[in-house]
Amino acid sequence: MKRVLRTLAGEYRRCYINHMVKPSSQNDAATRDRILAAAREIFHRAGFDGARTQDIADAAGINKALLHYYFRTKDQLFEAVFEDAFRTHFAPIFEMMAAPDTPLDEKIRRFIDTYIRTLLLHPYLPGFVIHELNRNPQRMAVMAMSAGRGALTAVFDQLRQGMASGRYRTADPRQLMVSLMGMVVYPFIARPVVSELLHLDERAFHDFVLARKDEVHRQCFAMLNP
Amino acid sequence: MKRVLRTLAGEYRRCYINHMVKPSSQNDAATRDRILAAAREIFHRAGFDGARTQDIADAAGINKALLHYYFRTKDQLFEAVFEDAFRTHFAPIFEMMAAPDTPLDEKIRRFIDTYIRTLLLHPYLPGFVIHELNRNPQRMAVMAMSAGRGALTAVFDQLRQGMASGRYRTADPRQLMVSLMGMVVYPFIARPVVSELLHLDERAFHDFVLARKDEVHRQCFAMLNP
DNA sequence: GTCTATACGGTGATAGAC
DNA sequence: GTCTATCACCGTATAGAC
Repeated sequence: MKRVLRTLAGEYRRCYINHMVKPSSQNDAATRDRILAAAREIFHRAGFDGARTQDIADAAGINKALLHYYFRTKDQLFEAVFEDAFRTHFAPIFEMMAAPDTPLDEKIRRFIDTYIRTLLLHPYLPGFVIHELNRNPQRMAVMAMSAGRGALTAVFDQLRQGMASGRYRTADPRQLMVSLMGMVVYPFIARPVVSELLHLDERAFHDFVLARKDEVHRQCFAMLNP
Repeated sequence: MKRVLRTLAGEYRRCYINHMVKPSSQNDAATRDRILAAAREIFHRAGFDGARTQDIADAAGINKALLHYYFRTKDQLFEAVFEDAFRTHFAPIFEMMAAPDTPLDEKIRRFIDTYIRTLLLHPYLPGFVIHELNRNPQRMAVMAMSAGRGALTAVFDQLRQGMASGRYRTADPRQLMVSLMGMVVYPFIARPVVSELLHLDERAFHDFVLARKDEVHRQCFAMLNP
């Protein structure tokens, strides 16, 4: 409880300054974030349809009424969770990929490393995003604009340059990029399949995915070899 | 309506023979299959939690009561749909991979081709299976036993042989297999992401994935090159 | 086998006291 | 801000007529 409160101190100060007037109670922003954290947990696991506001309230240690006090509807609470997830976890990766002066080798290494580290910390994240995007595909339009666009053009340019100079095999950059994303994300999305088929318990899965970082990098550059 | 009835003629006869006695009405098995087909459609799109039995009944052209007459509960109807999906679409692929005398090159080519053709016909299938397996991971245990086990050991043996003989680069066969599955399945699971990021409408996505068959095959064997 | 009508529980949301 | 109590609705499931 106290721990959560402390980690959210920065967020709390921001809200405090924004409101300026009437900090009435000493923990309004903190409870808001407690609710948000609980909602994240539940929504990630169960999806929008499977999540119950009662469960979220329980996990946050408050009741449904208070939940509706902070976020008017379940929809709005979900919206907050979804956008937060995208901005926090995916946008930074896209931004890194968009940097024009970082060499491609470095970008791919960082992409794999950051992505896998993120997904190890938030196992339900990719399945959640995927499922909700399928339920509401036009949501993706906004996300794509905000981040992905610059990343792709930058990487595609670097790939085409490398192909022109003969360093890389000539191929459709889109196909290469989709393969890379699939190789990184798939074990997390399809974790029950992978774990069961390969007999991996939690610990073994963790090690398997860590070992995967180097292996995917090798596989990826093997694909690029002329 | 009539068309659906005709395509299910084989299934109908099977059930007819099983019951043997009392074919009472002339379309009991047919309506059962109509319900099943409608349930498939709805469940695949919306998942268990998002699906409404009312919508399934509407799509099947009957009412909820009749639905409960054939399948006692929503759960049991779902169970039928899920197992059917697995057996129809995934089990054959696994069986093909388990054949001990087919050379690996051929297996991989068929794997990619069959998988992508299947997913083009049933776009919601992988997302559905993945989401439901995450909701209930122990379900995977049964599926793995029934099919996947033999396929994996066979392919892993062939990979290890190729590595020992120097034809393939030495690497963890599990990592290679997971990458292959990811490359094939990812664009379907994450279709909204891919479509939006690459500006693909329905037709363009179709072409992109078709072109992917050869490209993934090339990428895969590039990964295996010593 | 198929329908109409209804029971029943659960869920999101609101009212109002403190 | 936070709580208790309550509402209106919706979704699954059943009863019973034909």
